[in-house]
Amino acid sequence: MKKPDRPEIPRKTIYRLSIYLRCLARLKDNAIRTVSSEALAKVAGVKSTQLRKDLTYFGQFGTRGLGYDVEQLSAMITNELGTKSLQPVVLVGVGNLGLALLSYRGFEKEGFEIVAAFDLDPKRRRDKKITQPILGMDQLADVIREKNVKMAILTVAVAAAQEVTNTLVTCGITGILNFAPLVLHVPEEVMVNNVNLAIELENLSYFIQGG
Amino acid sequence: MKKPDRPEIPRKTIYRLSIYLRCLARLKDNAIRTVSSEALAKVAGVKSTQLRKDLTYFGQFGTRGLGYDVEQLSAMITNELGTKSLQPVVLVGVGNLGLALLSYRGFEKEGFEIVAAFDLDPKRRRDKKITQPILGMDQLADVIREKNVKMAILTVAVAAAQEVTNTLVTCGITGILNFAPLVLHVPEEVMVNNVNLAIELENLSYFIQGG
DNA sequence: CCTTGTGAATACGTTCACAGCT
DNA sequence: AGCTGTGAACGTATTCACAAGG
Repeated sequence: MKKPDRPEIPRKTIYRLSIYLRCLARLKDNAIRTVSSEALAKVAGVKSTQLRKDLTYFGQFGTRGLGYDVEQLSAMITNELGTKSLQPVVLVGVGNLGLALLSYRGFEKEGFEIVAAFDLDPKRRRDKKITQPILGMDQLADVIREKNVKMAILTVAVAAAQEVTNTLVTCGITGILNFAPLVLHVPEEVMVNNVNLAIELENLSYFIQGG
Repeated sequence: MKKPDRPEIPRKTIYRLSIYLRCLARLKDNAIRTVSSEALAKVAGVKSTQLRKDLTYFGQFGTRGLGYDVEQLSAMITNELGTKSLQPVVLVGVGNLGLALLSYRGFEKEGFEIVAAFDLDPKRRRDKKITQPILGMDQLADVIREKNVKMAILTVAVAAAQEVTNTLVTCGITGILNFAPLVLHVPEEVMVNNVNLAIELENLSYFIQGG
């Protein structure tokens, strides 16, 4: 099920598109209607040629001698990223980090809704009020099917991560945002994005002390 | 202040070293003493040639026909990453995410200690018990100097992020783990690692629905 | 025979240089 | 004149193919 007509867009380009989108949103807030690749690239932290190259994967959107229409470019990227409609997500593993993400307001704003959280012990005492229901793992399959969920946030302990992942895949999840510090093994059609906080720190630490 | 003698190790290699280290730790737990590049690469989710190439940047550690000594390789990587000694870190911005990270036990295990947290309103009511002190921004400079802190975790709101960053840089911080969804502008000698949760989800979303 | 270590080949991503609009 | 759009050049990272060692 590959997209044949388009010349295979690099992962990194897609990633940067998300960044551009956020920069454009801030320009809009400041009532700026037009922006040059030079200016936008500056705030996005990339070179202007890179920005332009990134955009050419999707067509031509600028006016030579003038720049880009903020509103229009913003709409194009939103459309390409497919974040127009609210997308349902489940979260599995309601520990410290899971709880924090459940109360994190940053997701909805970007078009994602955590429709439910799951935990081995859903009744466990948690000292924080959240709006989403915390359900037992036995209800996972039903919710995923009913709400047509495709993505999951995984915040369980390392020991449980691979097993839970297998369950998620069986239930039809095809995208996993994994916070557990291990490499998940999944079928080819499933995509995993890892966020490993300890590694990020370790990485910083290496480079700042004269690697 | 560049390292001259070594042939410039790729960023991605350093990143993978952290992954190998975690895989080796699990092998050690299972009392496995020797591992082939093939086997280790498998659990680390990379190709065996890549693993071997990564290691050659640091020397020769394997025995042909046999593989690598788990303990020895583990020690080598730990040594290279410089995570032998406990490193002090400060956290700025004690909101939902900040609180969660303060109670996250994963850092210490990897050699990092959050020595203090800072917030504009340190006395604000927080429904969670944590062990680290929450201090006002006015004490930031003192703590950083006293404890010789070089790294900071930034979990403040977007609106405050750049200003807080400037302060951190002034205080001598040279490594920032940034959770605020914007591109921070810092002097060249300061390194920023970004963790943007909304972007990770957006990215997944793009690729799973037949990008 | 098995597995490492590595130069060479390849693939990929970025930057340059400049042609082409407005 | 100013800024976009893009093929070509460059640099970097990955993979191959195989020589070398236990």
